Amino acid sequence: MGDRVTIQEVAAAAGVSASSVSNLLNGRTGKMVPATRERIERAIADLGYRPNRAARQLRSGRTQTLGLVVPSVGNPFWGAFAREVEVAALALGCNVLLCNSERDPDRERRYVEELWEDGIRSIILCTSLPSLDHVSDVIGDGLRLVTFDRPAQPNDPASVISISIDNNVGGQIATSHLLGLGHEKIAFVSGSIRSVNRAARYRGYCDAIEAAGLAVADMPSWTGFGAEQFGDVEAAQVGRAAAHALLAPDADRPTAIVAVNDMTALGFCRGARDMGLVVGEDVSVIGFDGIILAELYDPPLTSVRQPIREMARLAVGEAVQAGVGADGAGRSVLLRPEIVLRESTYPPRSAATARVDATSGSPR
Amino acid sequence: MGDRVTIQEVAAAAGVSASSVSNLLNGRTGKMVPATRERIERAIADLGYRPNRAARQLRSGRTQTLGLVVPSVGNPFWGAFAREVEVAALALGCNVLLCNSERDPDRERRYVEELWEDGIRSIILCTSLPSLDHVSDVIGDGLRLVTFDRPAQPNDPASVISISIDNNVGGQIATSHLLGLGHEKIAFVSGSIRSVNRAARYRGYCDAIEAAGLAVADMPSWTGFGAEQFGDVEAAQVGRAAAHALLAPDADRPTAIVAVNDMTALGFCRGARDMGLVVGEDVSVIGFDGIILAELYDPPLTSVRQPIREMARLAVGEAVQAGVGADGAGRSVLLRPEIVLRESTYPPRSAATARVDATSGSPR
DNA sequence: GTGATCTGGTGCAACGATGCACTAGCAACA
DNA sequence: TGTTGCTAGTGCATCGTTGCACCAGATCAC
Repeated sequence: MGDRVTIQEVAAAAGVSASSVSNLLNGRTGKMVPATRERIERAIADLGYRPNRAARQLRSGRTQTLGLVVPSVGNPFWGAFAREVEVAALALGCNVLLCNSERDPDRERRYVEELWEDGIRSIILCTSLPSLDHVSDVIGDGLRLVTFDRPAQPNDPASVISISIDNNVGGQIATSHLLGLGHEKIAFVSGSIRSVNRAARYRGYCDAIEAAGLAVADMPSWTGFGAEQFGDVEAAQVGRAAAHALLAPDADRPTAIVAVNDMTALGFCRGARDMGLVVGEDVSVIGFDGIILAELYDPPLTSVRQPIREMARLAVGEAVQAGVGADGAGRSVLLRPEIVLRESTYPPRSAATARVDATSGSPR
Repeated sequence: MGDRVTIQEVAAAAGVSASSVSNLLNGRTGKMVPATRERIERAIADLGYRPNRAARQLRSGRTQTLGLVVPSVGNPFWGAFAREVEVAALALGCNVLLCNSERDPDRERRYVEELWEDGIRSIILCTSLPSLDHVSDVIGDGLRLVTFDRPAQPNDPASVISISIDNNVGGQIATSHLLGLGHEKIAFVSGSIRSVNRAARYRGYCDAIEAAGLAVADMPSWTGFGAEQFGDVEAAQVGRAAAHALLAPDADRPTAIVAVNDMTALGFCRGARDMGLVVGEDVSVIGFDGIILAELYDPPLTSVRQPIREMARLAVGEAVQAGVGADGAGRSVLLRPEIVLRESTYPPRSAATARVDATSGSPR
């Protein structure tokens, strides 16, 4: 194992030149007679040859490694996503180099540049920044960039491919669900809303509120962290702090809240508990993302689920496969989120309505 | 950015040969006059030179990348650990290549070999297998291996460094806590116990039970998944299934359980809820690991915490720094876990004892 | 003044794969 | 028989760094 087989040895064993082996390896088989091809393939198998990645990259400038920049694998949603990306990439013969940006634009830029300089030409960037200016240099140099969790924006470079759920629709679904249960005081709970996906979720919330003939201005709101940027690890703290403020005895209490993601929702639930309230009875909570923990929570959390596995496959596919479209124009893939009904959402106390069926989870 | 500066250009700018630049870069400054050194350093800075990793690796066979093999970043504990490892590695100028083994020995071996073949010479392997036979070939070739979550075993190769908490003590602490609250029917809940850390936790549990004058054989137990291997993703399912079995109306119900990790504990809590029981009142639950979700849960989960950040730093330090000890003998670093008291553990119902103070979390 | 020793640095051949430019060999055609 | 055209495959320079082996020049001892 220490001494690796080189392309030369394979060539010698097959009775051809190294060039031919290289040609086969790189799919230049146009003018290769089947017999030769078989001899080479046999030699590769017999000797257990594996190309040296460093040499390949040095010579060609290319690499089989895929860069993945997520906000933080410490967050269960991104952890789960990273895992699915790895599975998908492995199936295509790629390694994954994982980086945590902590949602810091500067770290995003540094990582993307560093990956580029290491010869990595495909990156899945999980960002929600409105602009891609901070990485446009590298895109201009030819980086194949797939953004995740962020639909294409008008000013995006043409080559960028975007994969995301339709967050606007997600926000509407969540809010309509609560409206349908009879809630009329629904707050939207989020940390900073400057990212496009959060803004879209919020817009969806507003749209649904207004479509129901209510006014967003009348809804209880909480802006304690409005001006700040928050890492995902702090999402739970944000939710908890929001609960403390919104559910205070002297506050204009909402009967239900839409949380920008599950971690924030879980934090809110914890905060509600701090205030002596019972989630699902005193206040309904709906999350976003559909992480496993939502299912485990007490009460199990209703959530707008993102199809993580499917999205990971799509992202990897776009990042790895050579650009097929000759136009080179960027594409935006918008998947539709779906609501998973559990037990954190019920009709408000005042409404004497029957309990809603949950699609999953067991009855109390 | 596209055209990178090479060592030749730096050499030309500094008026020296490429060899001298290389010498400086690689710390062979023994016989270099300060003035020369400064000229080179200035040229490097002026031109913004960054060594080409592929060329370096091709030539030297070395790389600055650190391999990290975890069971699954989908599990919040490993996600959090991976994140801390990345932070620590970055501080030392290393990249991290992350792999998920799903606790499959074969995948562990394949990943370790592949990383080795890619020129990676330092790997942090998070495994709990009793034997390292499956990777001993690569260790023999000179791999610097740091195992995590698994104390050194008698048959380990001498060069392996092990970092872990003292799981036996952890098991004892958890169990003693419950015994101290007055519980006398305490079950240990785990998936397959074949891994050394799980076995150690279980032994700690047994030790504490017996030290209290009770018999392990008298404790309720559950072996539904005894023969199977379980990935971390399924940990919660295991806990839930255990709850369904152990808390069945006709069962010899425990009044408290020690879960092998937090995800299993959370699953158990969910299962208890399925059975109509209230955790912290009808049954006490203590977890292991100290993930953030434990703090968020309702009720907040008492847990035996692992000092993740410190352990990650240690692991990276050992993996990256050249072996200092001339003896080359493996070392085992055992950290002491600490219990974090929250609200999932109370005296059993029968015992008319006062409630225990929680060290964190807010009162109900 | 000659050889030995030391200092500070350089020359150059690798590492393993790539892919362009080239050609040996052969058939077809005039 | 000479020329052309084509097929199947090869030669070789090259990517950017490394580090051993070597060397020019200065200093020293006798």
